[in-house]
Amino acid sequence: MRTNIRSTGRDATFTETARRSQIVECAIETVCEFGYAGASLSRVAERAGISKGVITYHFASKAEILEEAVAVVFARGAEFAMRSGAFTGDSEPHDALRGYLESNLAYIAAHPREINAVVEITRGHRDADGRQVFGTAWEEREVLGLLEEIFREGQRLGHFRDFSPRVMAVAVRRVIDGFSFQVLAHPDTDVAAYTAEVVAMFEHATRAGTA
Amino acid sequence: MRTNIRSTGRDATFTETARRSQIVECAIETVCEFGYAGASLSRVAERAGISKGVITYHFASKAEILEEAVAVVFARGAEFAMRSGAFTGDSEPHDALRGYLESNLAYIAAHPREINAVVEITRGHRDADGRQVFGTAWEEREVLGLLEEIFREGQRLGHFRDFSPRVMAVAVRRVIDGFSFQVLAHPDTDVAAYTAEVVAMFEHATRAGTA
Amino acid sequence: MRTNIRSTGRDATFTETARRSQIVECAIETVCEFGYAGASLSRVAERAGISKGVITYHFASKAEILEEAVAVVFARGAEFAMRSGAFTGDSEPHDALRGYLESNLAYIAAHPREINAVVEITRGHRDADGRQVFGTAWEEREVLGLLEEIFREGQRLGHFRDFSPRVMAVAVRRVIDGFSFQVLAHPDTDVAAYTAEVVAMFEHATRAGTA
Amino acid sequence: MRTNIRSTGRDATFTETARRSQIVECAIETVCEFGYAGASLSRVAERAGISKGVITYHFASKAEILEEAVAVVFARGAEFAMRSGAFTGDSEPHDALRGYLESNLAYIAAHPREINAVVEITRGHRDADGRQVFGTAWEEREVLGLLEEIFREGQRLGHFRDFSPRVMAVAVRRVIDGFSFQVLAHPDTDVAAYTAEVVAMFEHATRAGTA
DNA sequence: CATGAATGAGACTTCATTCAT
DNA sequence: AATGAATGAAGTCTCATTCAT
Repeated sequence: MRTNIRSTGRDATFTETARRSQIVECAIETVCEFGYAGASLSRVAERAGISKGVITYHFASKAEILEEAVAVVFARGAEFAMRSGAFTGDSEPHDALRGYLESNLAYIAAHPREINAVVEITRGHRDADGRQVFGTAWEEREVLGLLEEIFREGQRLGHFRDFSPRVMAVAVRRVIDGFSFQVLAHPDTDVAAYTAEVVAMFEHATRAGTA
Repeated sequence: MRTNIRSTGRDATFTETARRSQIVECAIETVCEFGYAGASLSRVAERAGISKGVITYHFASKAEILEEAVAVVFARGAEFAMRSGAFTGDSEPHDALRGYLESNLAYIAAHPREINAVVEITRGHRDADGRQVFGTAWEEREVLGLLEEIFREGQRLGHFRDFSPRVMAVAVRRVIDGFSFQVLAHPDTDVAAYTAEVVAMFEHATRAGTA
Repeated sequence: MRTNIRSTGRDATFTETARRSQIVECAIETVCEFGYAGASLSRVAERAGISKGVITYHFASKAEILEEAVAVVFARGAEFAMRSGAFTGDSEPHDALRGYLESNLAYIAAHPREINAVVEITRGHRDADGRQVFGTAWEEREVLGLLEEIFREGQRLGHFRDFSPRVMAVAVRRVIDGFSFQVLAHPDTDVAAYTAEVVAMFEHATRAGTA
Repeated sequence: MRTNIRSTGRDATFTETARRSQIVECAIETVCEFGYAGASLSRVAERAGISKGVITYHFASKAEILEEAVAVVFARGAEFAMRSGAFTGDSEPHDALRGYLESNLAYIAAHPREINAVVEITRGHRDADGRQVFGTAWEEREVLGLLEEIFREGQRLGHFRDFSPRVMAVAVRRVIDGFSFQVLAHPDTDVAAYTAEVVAMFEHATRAGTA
């Protein structure tokens, strides 16, 4: 995804890209440390060791930074999932669910601060009218769809019991999203054990033939 | 619980109690509408139809209002659970879990705005040093303990399979906390059906003897 | 000096007098502790253990309290000087100066907090236009006159050398006023020794026949 | 003395230096006119013809402005004393004392408003805990030391009589500090005459061989 | 006589944004 | 490409004063 700057039509230069990236990373760190409400551009600039002017030169607004941060982290998570081979596309549904959980939790364990920041941003960020930018509609569109698809396929094949794919998808996402708090609060968390617990929980919760 | 005002030792008057209550309610509404970061005292005062000065007359700080809001909603939720007879104390663990889920979800369905506000506050509120006031330590102490106790008892009796009570407790809380978003985003949600889904999910997730 | 309250024409009752007195004393203490700028009516009320309303019931304004505080402390100091027999009216000038210094310093040593408060008030208190209420004109009228009189008499008798009575009077007052800082900062100050030093200083400074 | 801005390590620019200087000067004027308690940032900004935001852009806090004002005036006074050749280092003590008095009073006569402001600030300024920032300890360290040194040397040489250097030093400072009031209240004061009076006073007060 | 309640002005400070260089 | 400078709105909070009870 090439980013055009300030609608001049030209492509971003190397410096431009590097600066934007640096600012986004510092914004992520700042949100993680001070929370959404405490993440001012001053603090971001201070962390980056640059002046506030640099930020507003490269970004039209604070919102643009936060929204890019969310996009960047999502892209990284997706790439991580891809590389980890979690999704081969035609996986058996139980495997797909396990893969989804494992790759998500593994990514969070490796990058808890950026996930925490994204959770803060998606919860806290609002437009001028006070409406959440990353609200329920956004989550249903961007996040829950894939999970629901897995569940529906599993039910079609009879591997999963009959439950609401939407409700189960929401539950999975809530549990995954909360993992960053766990890792940040308890850095010595046994990730493998925690992951096994979560996988077992949802396998029991979804498996057919036991009702 | 009598509230003494401003360490004068004097008991709160009727007006005092009513005003504090009104302000807390308006703060809850404002947080729900504008989020933690957008809930300024100006907006709270505006909603209450009073001047900003009234707020600072009755509360020493904004933090005091938010913390009282959390306490008030928790107290209401606990009273609701008590009245609904969800906990008879010696319930069979499966029943205790179901009761916990049902009373929590029922309360949220009836009061989604205040629960949403509390979730916002507990996530967003920080002290002067930037540390979360209602952080992980608070949650483990105030919220997760009861659930873990239920799970441990169920495991001791052999009704629950062998899983981490902590991980399961966290999962339950995340799912419950997220329900306010669902109700607010989709006011026509079939609460009974949603509750049944969640209960079934955790019954399958916890039940012994099927692995 | 009887004080009529709120121009009702009637005399102050016992309660009235006691309350005013209590408030003035608390105001003095508060000014001493927090300085002129930090002495709010809230803090005065808090120290007195009463509500702010009581204060504004008994005094028309904050200024009235401060001005009464100054008057009260001056009256006490004058009474102290009288009782200590410092001024017999027809004292020899050197004795009069010594008596003035000794009684002033003795009073300050015994009541450093109220003197400190008065110094704060006379320095800091201004009317609505920003003009000092206890400015230079006030000081010349209320404070310096007596000293100048002593000096002029001493010069007439030839006991004092020829110097400016005004300049010497100002010097004496500055040194006296500053003594409260000394006593408060070093409570173990040897008052007798300090007083002897000051008396000697001004005796040398004023004495005739040695130039 | 280069001033680094906001710990970015960057040196102050010309504009920065000029603005800080302008703001400090306006603060001094405002304190002189309205007193410590009446010197709000609004009034400082108004006098400077700038917005309040400019002030907080260049200074981290109001305290920083006031403390810089004190430092600036002290530095100017010291430079003035140096240039006036008051201190040749090896002066005879009587000359040193006279030089100290003359240079101080001359500076005050030339800049009574800034001295008055500094006296206001040193008396009134307190930290968050209510403690004086420029309290007795500060004065003993920064101000009285030099005078005491002169007195001790004079006593060692037998030029001064036996008195407490500390008490005499305090007296000298009080008299000097009070001169700004005199000049402001009576702009037509004959400075040379007043200075001669003060010099004579302390020469008589300190001279040996007449007790 | 007392006071709880309310108010509105104004305090200091933080902030996102704009702009000239 | 960068940034120092400036702004004005809005933030929380303190304060002296007024008023009904």
